[in-house]
Amino acid sequence: MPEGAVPLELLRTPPPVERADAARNRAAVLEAASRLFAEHGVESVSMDQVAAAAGVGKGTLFRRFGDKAGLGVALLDTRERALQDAILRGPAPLGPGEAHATATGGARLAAFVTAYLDYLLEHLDLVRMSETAGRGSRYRIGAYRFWHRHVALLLGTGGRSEDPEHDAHALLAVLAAEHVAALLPELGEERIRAGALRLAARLG
Amino acid sequence: MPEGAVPLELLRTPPPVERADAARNRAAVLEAASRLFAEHGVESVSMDQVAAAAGVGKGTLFRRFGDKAGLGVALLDTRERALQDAILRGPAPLGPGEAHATATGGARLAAFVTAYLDYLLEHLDLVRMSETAGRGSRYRIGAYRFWHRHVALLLGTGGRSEDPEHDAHALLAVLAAEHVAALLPELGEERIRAGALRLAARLG
DNA sequence: CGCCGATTCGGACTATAGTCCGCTTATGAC
DNA sequence: GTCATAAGCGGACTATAGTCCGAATCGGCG
Repeated sequence: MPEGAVPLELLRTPPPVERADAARNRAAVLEAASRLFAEHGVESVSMDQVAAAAGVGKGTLFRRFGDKAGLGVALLDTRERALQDAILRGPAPLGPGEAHATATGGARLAAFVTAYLDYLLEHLDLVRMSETAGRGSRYRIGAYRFWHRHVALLLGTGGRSEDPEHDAHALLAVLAAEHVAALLPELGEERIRAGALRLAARLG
Repeated sequence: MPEGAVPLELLRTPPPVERADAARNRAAVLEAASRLFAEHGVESVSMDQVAAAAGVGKGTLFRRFGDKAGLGVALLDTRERALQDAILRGPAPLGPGEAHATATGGARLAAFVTAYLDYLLEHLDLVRMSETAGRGSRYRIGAYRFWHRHVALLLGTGGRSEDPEHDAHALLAVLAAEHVAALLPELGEERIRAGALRLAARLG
């Protein structure tokens, strides 16, 4: 399309910033959800309750966060980004570290499993909510793709895995919130941690 | 409680057999559900539709099968029992085989993974439905306990696993319907099968 | 055959996730 | 300050899983 044909009003760049009322509501929702979840448990708080407590309508809530899983992701956002950042840019063994002192793939993988389980066990209900709302939502959210790529890369450079893509999925399956939540009362935290680390060692 | 103290009417053994109308409705529901699921896909058939097609009320449907997962389990019952039977009493390597010609634990584990994936891929949507309805339903249904016990036993006799209970859960995590369904479009059936078999070999 | 209690039936009811669309309001232009 | 427009709002609406309880039915017994 020649530029001259574009109507003038379409050239005015739309404001890329969130409108002030939208920002206020966003913050109100996150704060209300955080409080209600902490107070009554993630499971027993409905989206209606969150909307009411935040003083917004249901429509606003859902347009903003998509669904319950999206609200969970938004609440986890800060913590999750911190972990991703530590992996991408932090010190070894979790991150790549200095160029002259990089950790081995095995050590990085073990560090990832440990750090991820720290994160998961600290926010188990919330992660579970964000992973189990809707068919296959766990595998679609961006975070899963990030963890998968990271693990597959580590498994690939190690060279022992015949199919790093698959084996990364297999390791992550053991770290699924639903899986860990089910095993927790039966095995306890320590056996889960030890088991996941052994699996990582065998795969890497 | 002394037997003499039991009121007479409590001694009359209640009819342990299903009433004729109940049996008729049970069959009608299973047949209607089977047909509707095959025709429109498990996902897009509601319990209302099943009840209507079977000519029974919703109450009947839910009292009989508990929830949607229970209906799925009932539909899978025959096929699932056949697999369990082959494992408990069938020929080697899937079953224990003759006393003089038993398969090794590793061979039995591989045979289980293959047979289970045959079963799973043949009924993926139905198994998925029975595993994903409600929190942790996968880990509570009897079948999961059966597979877990079997795998843990095989891993335990092999002697290489440090925690057969945990490692059995780990192997089964890779065989979860949700997991396989998510990986299928990405990796395809063959890589999933090969990956699961490699994992079994590494754990056993 | 006709009675009676236990069992089963079935649809109205609740709870909750998620959608839709007419109304309101913030914001940038003049 | 006023205006136009697009973004945002919010509550009524739908769809669906699952519950409840009065009504209907079955089947053994006299």
